[in-house]
Order: sequence, then structure tokens, then C-alpha cells
Amino acid sequence: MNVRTLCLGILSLGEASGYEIKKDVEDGLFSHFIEASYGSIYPALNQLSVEGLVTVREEEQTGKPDKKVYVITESGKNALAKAISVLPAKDKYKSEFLFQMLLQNYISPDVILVAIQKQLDHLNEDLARIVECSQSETEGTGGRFVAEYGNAVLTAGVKCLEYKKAELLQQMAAQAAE
Amino acid sequence: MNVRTLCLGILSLGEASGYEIKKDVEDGLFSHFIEASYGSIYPALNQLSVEGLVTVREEEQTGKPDKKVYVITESGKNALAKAISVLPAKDKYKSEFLFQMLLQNYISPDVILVAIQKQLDHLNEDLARIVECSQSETEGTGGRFVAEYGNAVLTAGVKCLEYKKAELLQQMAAQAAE
DNA sequence: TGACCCTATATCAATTTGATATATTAACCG
DNA sequence: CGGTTAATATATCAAATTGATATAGGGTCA
Repeated sequence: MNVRTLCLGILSLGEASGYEIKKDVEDGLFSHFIEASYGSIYPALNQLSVEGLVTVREEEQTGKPDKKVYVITESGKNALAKAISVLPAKDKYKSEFLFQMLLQNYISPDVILVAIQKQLDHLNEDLARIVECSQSETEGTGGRFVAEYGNAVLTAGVKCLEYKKAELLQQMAAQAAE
Repeated sequence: MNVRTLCLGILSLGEASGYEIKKDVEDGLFSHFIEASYGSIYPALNQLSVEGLVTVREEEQTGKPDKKVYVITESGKNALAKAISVLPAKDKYKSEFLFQMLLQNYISPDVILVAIQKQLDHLNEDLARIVECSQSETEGTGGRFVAEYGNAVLTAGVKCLEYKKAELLQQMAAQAAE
């Protein structure tokens, strides 16, 4: 799936500017399972516009720069429906954190501890964002689905890491006592 | 973190060819949190070789094409230790599956069910691979860490999806009974 | 007034993907 | 025996994407 389909999907939930789409994938409901940068979003919107799958409207704002608001068209909705009716590609998960943990004999316990804590912070931030987004309750069944899935997975990660962190702290204390 | 550091990390666990590195990130201990393609691995190995961080040795094989075996050097180990002692970037997770589920009002229940089943299959395959890799028990503490973390997260995903699947089957049965 | 941050769009070099090409050997089938 | 398919192995490349940077208007706070 490319960024064009991603943009269509987000626009199917309501009109938005490129900047707002970026915000959605950064802080919104999408944030924990979607990644996209300005460098892919803006060209995608231009292309969609040329293809007639979205329309653009320039909007003046008071106190903020002008923005271009994109709206999905009927033909865009059809393209979206077609694109998401195929079996999705396998999830992609990249974790530098786990890479570090696998090679933890190359780094000091202090660094490991800081990395674990940072990972915990990330997971908890994502959890908080999911709770917040599901309270504002915009997307019905689909929104509930991804919120519950994300919650389950992130909570399991937190629980595992809390345990690992406690284990490491014990080991460090034992080492220091020697 | 780039593919060069990834290759150094894998080579720190033992010598390997480009093909074997690709296998590691596809089927091995690394598979559930690392992604890399031939198009990035081979150039990375060449560059590492030029920089003196690895050495190459061509090896003839019986019954198989020749291969180039890469070995990490001392200077390579130093570069690796330095590269993984920085705070790792946030995990990246991309899920077309969740994107589909979020927009499930655009697709039929049949398609949703197939997608959920496929996702379950993927998760169970990853789980089986982790169990298999941790039985062969090569990587000590680091290996145990990533195996347990992966196990926790994937198991939570399976549990959630099994529930969601049962829920959907019930709804479909109720709909059919009308 | 200056420093800094938020909104907003755009661009681009560098990286990475995903697909394809090439070659060797084994294995299976009719 | 010839043909197909699959695994091993390296390499390449167009297309997509990232991550950083540029540009610009406006707000805030000291």
C-alpha cells in the first residue's frame, strides 16, 4: 500500500490539508500503525488531485498561513474501496530498541536501562494517545477495533518491559553490592 | 539506524554471506523486528568492506554456488558498539491490516474475516519462529530478552484477534439468520 | 527586539524497497 | 533423457520513501 491510498483513507474520514494528514499519522488514531512524511504526503495529494480522486480548495485562515483542503471524490472512494479490498501485506515492524537489546553485551547496563525506560515512555505515550482518541469516539467499529488491538499489544509490551527493568535493576544492585 | 549497522550487528554473532544475512532477517531471530532487502544488504556489505569494518573471503561450495563470507573486524566491532550505544529511534510499525480494519465500512465482512485470519496466521508463524529460535538458544541474555518481548506482544495480538474473529462470526451468523 | 515555537507547503539528496536478471546445482516428473 | 521447479547466491535499478532543510506568516514570552 502506498501513501496515495493512505491519504485517500484518511480523507474518507473527513476533509483535511496535507499538514493535518501528517498530524493524524503523527498524533492521531493512525499514529501507532502508520508512518508517512511530508515528502511523500504532498506529492501524493498532488497526484490524487491530478487523477481526480480528490478536489482541492484553498482556504484563508486568520492567524495562520493559508491551507489547501483536500476532499475525496466519489471516484476516490471507489479507488479506496478497491485498494483496501485486497489481502493486506504483512505488518512491518522495525525496532532499533530490540536490536540493541539483542546485542546488549556490547553496551553498558546503564545504557540498557535508559533504553528500556525510553521504550516504556514511548509505549505509554502511544497507549495514552489511543485512550484519548477512543474517548473522542469518531470512527465506530473500525476505530474500536484498532484501539483495542493497539491497547492489547502495547499493554503486553509494557508489562514485559516493566518486568525486564525490575530484573535488570536487581542485577545491577547485586553487582554493586559485591 | 541504517543497514550497515544492521549487517555489523548480525556479523558480530558470526560470519555470514549476504544471502545468509537476508535469511536471518527473514526467518531468524531478527525476523520479527527487522526488515532489509538484498538491494540494501549487498551495497552495505561492499561499503563496510571498503571501510575495513569487515573482511571478505570467497568460499567454494559443493552443490551450491560460491559465496562471499563476511567477517567483522575489530574496527567493525568498535563501530558497532558506538552505533548501538546511542538512544535508539522509536519503533516503526506499519500495518496495512489495521488500516483496513479502521476503514472496515468500505469492505465486506467476508473480506474482513479473511484478513483477520491471515493476520492470525502471520502472528502464529512469528510466534512459532521465536519458539524455534529460542530453543536453539544461541544468543544468551539478549536473545532471551527479544524472544520474551516478541512472545508477549504477539500472544496479546493473537488473543485480541481470536476474540474479534469470534465476535465477527457471531454477527455474520445473526445477519444470515434474519 | 529577538528567540522560539506552531502552522503550512514544498523540495531534495540519500536511503530503501521490491522486482528482476543471472548463474549453479538439486530434485522431481513423465 | 529433457523439462520444470526450487534453493542457493550475487547483483542491479526504477520507484517510493525518509529525514532534513528551506521558506514564510503569525503568536508568545521575556
